[in-house]
Parts: sequence; C-alpha cells; structure tokens
Amino acid sequence: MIRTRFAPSPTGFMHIGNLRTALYAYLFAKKHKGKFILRIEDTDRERYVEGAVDAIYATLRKAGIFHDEGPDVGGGYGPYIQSQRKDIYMEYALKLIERGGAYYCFCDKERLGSLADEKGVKRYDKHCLKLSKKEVQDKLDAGEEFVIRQNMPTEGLSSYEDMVFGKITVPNDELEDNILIKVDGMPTYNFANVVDDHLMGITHVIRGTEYLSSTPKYNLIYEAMGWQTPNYMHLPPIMKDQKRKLSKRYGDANFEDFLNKGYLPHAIVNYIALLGWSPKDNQEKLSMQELIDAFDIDGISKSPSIFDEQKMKWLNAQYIRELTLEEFHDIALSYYQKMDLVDKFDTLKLSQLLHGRCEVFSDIYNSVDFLTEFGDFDLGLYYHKRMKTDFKAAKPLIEEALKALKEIEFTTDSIMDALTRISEKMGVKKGQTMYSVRVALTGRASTPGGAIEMAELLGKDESLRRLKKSLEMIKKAEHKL
RNA sequence: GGCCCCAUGGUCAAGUGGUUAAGACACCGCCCUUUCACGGCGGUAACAGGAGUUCGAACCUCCUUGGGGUCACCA
Repeated sequence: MIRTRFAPSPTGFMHIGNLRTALYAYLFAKKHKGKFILRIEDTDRERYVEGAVDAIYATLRKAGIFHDEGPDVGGGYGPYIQSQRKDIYMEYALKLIERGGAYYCFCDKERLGSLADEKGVKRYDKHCLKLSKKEVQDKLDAGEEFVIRQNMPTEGLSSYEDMVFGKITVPNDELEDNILIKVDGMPTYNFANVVDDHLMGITHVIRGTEYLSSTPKYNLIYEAMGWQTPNYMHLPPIMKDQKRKLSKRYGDANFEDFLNKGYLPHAIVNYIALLGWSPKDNQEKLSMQELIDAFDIDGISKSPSIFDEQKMKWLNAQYIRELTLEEFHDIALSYYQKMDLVDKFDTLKLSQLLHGRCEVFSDIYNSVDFLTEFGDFDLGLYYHKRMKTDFKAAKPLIEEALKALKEIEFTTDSIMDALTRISEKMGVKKGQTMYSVRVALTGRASTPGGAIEMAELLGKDESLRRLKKSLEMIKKAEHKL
C-alpha cells in the first residue's frame, strides 16, 4: 500500500507552493489507491504561529485535499504532531549512537563560531567524536548540555534514485555532521522526518527540491538504523519571476488571499496542478477526479515554473461560466452586500449580466460601481469610432430619450421600442442612440450590459435623473466653447 | 565560492534521433455585437551559445552561459 504524507510546519498561512506539494502527494496516493497522511512538523518552537495548524486544516479542506490520517482525524500511526513525539526521537537517537551513526556533542556556540574558515564557511570538525565513552558519560553525569550529531562518512560518494530527477550523487565530504537532537531535546527536521517517515510507513516522500541534495544524509540514517529507504519525488519550486521564488514576503502568494480575491478554490487547485506538471493529452481544465486519474510522474517537469496569475484568472473564468446562475448569484451576493446594493437594485438581474463577464468575483466591484456613483465624467466617453458618434451627436438623442422615457412604463420591450423609434425619427443608427444613452446613464466606457439593461437596472426615476444631469453636462461644456 | 540540479515563444508547456517544432495564457488583427465581455477565425513569437557523435539532432556527449537549490541547534 502506497502511503504519502504532507508535512508542513505551522508558521503561517499556507503558501501556494506548499499547497501544490500537498496536492501532488495527495494525487499520487489516490491514484494508487493509497493513503495520504498529514503530519505537523512543529519542532521549532520559536517559529510556531498560533492558529497556523487550523489554517492548514482549513486550506486543505477548501482545496478538496482530504487526508486519511492526521492529528484531527487520527490513524494508527499517531501522534501526528511532532512535538508530541519528542521521546520517540530521543529513543531512536540513542539507538543511532549505539550503531555508530551519531554521537554526543558538547561544543558551545563560541567554539562553533570559531570554526569559520577564511571564506566564513562554518563546518563542524567532529571534535566531540573523539571523546571517549567515559568522557561522554562524565559530561552527561555532570549535567552538561548536549546535542546529538549525525556521524557522516568523510569520503566516497552517496547516491540515490529520485523518481523525477533520476540518479543524484553527492560526495560524502560535502555532508556535514548535522545536529539531530537540539539542546532542548527536540529533533531537527533532519532526524524527525526520517524517524517519522519510517515509523509512519511512508513509501513515497514527496517534497520540494530544497531537499534534493541533502537526501543522501537521510538515507545514511535509514541505513544506519537498518531501515528501508523510501522512494523520493522532489518537486521544483514555483517562482514569482525568473529570479525570485514565490514567497509570503512578496504577498498574495497564499491560498486564502486568492480566495478573498474571488477565485474559486478548485480553479486555484487546477491551476497549480498544472504548474510543474502536465497530463499526457495536455487537457487544461480538470476536476479533482480527473487530476487523480491523469497524474503521473512522467509529466512532472524538472525546472522551476513561474506563477502566472493571468492564466489562473482565465481558468477561473472558465469555472465561473460553468456555474449555474443560482450558484453564481449565491457567491456574488456577498459582494453586493459589501457594496450595499442589495435593497436598491435587482441583484438577480445584476447576476445575469455579470455571470459571463467576471474572471474573478472581485471584478464585480469595478464593473458595477457606477450604480452608486454618478458624478461628472469626461465627455470624450461619448465618442465611439464604430458607432460614429460623439457628445455633440449624442445631445439630441439624449434629449429625445429623456422625453420618450418619461412617458413609458419601464420594461425591456417598452424601452427598446422607445429608443428604436428615436433612432428612426432622428435618422440615425440604432447603435448610436443606444451607445449615447448608455453613456449618459452610466458615465462609464464599459458596463455589464447595454442601454436597455442599464436603464432597467437603474429604474425609471434614477434613469431620468441621470439623463437630465448628463444633458446639463453637455450644455455646460458647449457654453464654455 | 564548493556541491547538487535544471535549460523549447513573454508565461505554462507537448516533444524521448527524421515533425511545416503541438496546444493554452497573454498580445495583435478580423468577424459577431446596443458599450464591454463571451464566442468564432487568423496572426506575431521558441529549441541559450559553441563543439562533437550521427546519413540526420530540440532530443545523445562535452564545454560555455544562464537559472534554481543547498552549505543553520529552520523546516
């Protein structure tokens, strides 16, 4: 049975890159009918952020990534939070010492600091490896603070087979005697991930390429303990641009932010699935089940990929269009509420107009703000090349529209009739009238609908008021000329 | 800097010795059209450079260049 895991550290919101790692681990497990495990790596007490664990649960749930085992759902390999496994690590560290794979180190920070070479590169010199058993015991008895270090070979090569990168070889003298257990008794990642992955029966370790060249170290621990090494799948990073990795520091790189901008959760998931992987047939829009079915290691790329929000927007628009009007309206409603439109306008009609025009829900703000704002606007807006019109041509049309609309009951048909008749009477193209009236009504270069729709939306009173006002603006401008 | 890894249009990417080098986003043009979108059609645009191997190289090898990762009592 294949078992994969996602092992984030609770240090803040969940980053898009991390989410993609979780996704791939999930897809791989599900594709092979295996289990996906969530483990919280909170061994660094200083970086721990309150609430971050809940944020991880929330993000995973919204993304549609469900773990079979984890702190909140249980499982047979718990606890799934590393800080609760402190004793386990110490137990195995002691065993590793017995097997010669690790040793106690009593060096203080000062001595360590003095180890820097001419280039400032610090490297531990295995000083405490030379301590005799008795010396170690004496120091331990005396209650000296200690750390446990991994004992690396100093010559030869170590290699392993990565499922996406192939054979990776690293000279052993590049490997440092990393700290496995810190003075506070907590393990470092270097040790905890190995112990846990083994104890939790993880068959495939899926993580970022930052571990690509340190993986031989971990394998050395597996070997020293007599454990079987897992399979590895390292994933290239997601970049903000050519040189910068996508990171929290640059902002907007986390899942929650995109949700708040009006992205649909699955659109985000779909997009990031495609960042660094592509299905054989190059299909771009895939449901979670389709992702599971199509996922394969062959499609994973080896080089970093740049995050392109524009493309994610396009995908999001595809998903929005697939929503039913009711679904769209439900989501849009919260935006209308924020804009205080709910009791003033026919929001269902608004949704009909907006449904095909939004790429992300936050587009709603800019596309309907004219409903509540109507001030002076540039008369240049009346100019339209294809309609062959401008504000001078618009003036009589607006005057006529004002007269005609005063007389009628507002319905789609009646407004249409009235405006059509004006065009006939004035001998202009219908589009000219429509365009002029629409601009006079909204003061915007573009709106989520034409003249009739805008008039209906605004209602008779407001429409007449705006036409009047727009007319005055034109007259005032002519006066100045 | 040492070590590990990577390299197809602006971006995501097909492609695994013989292709007119796909497709998508973005961009541009045309059509549709009561604005703007949607949609339809079309277009611009790539194998980083240099040596090899081969009848033949985007695909194999080497070098250069560029990029990423790593070198913590962080994960």
